[in-house]
Amino acid sequence: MNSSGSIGFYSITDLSREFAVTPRTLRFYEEKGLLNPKRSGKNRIYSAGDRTRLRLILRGRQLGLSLEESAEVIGLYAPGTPNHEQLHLLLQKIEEKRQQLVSQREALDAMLGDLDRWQTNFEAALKAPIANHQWRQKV
Amino acid sequence: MNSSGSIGFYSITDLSREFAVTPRTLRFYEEKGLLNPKRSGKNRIYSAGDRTRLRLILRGRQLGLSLEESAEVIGLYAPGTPNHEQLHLLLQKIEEKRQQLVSQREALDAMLGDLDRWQTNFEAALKAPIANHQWRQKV
DNA sequence: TAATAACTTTACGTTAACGTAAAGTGAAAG
DNA sequence: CTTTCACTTTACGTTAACGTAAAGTTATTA
Repeated sequence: MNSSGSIGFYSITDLSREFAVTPRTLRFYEEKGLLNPKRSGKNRIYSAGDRTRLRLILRGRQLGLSLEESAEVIGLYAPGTPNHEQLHLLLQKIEEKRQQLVSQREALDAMLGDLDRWQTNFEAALKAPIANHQWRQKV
Repeated sequence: MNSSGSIGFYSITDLSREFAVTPRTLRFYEEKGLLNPKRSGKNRIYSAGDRTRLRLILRGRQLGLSLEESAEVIGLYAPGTPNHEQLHLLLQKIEEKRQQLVSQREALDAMLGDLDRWQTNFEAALKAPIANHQWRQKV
């Protein structure tokens, strides 16, 4: 269902609501060549294909792809006749991002490690104040 | 070992080399209050503590923290007397980022899923051209 | 002494991904 | 007819995290 009534087609606000982005974002993506909806007069009419493309763009965004990267990758889905170079490119991008995730998880683990060490030291310090005091007594 | 000879202290290029960032980056972090090295005349002298802070900043960066977020979190390690609010903040940030990682991995999986489906369809289409041709023959 | 080298400060430039304001159009509803 | 909506185009603004150039200061080295 959409505001225009005809199924399989969407207005700019239809899509912006469904995907929780602003109309400006959709126009921007179009400006960058990532989308090109048909027109009804001046108004944009998005097809199911446009909608799919948008989904992919946003998926890329979620992954940390730049719009330019998404543009490359999405070329794959669009023409209906994908080629091997594009497939290779996509696989490459995916692997790249996979590595980034791994790297980020390592950073996260490292921080958690730091935190653990710091925390145990802190707790140890809290648990042994009297002992410290005693040792310092004769000094 | 460092270029200044004295151990435990580092010049700006020492650190920039060790962590593979530009001197500009270190000055920028200082400008933003994330570092404050001592001076020898006009020249910056980084201590082991500064070095640790830098490591943490870069770790945050790797995680996708903004410098402002890192600044908050790092306040924790610095004063030597961490408090509970800060600890809570850090744990919160960590959890936030962990969720981001999960979300990104999901996006990655989704793309891989798309790819798989697309690929099998494509291969199926390649394997059955004759059948298609036959079906279309009488049309 | 002169030439590097390694710094410094000041300050304007850059990029991505939109935000936001201004001014206008076309259709439908009251 | 006029108000209201939903939409349009044009265009300047914003933020983060530095890049980069300019011009100057010290310390070492030839």
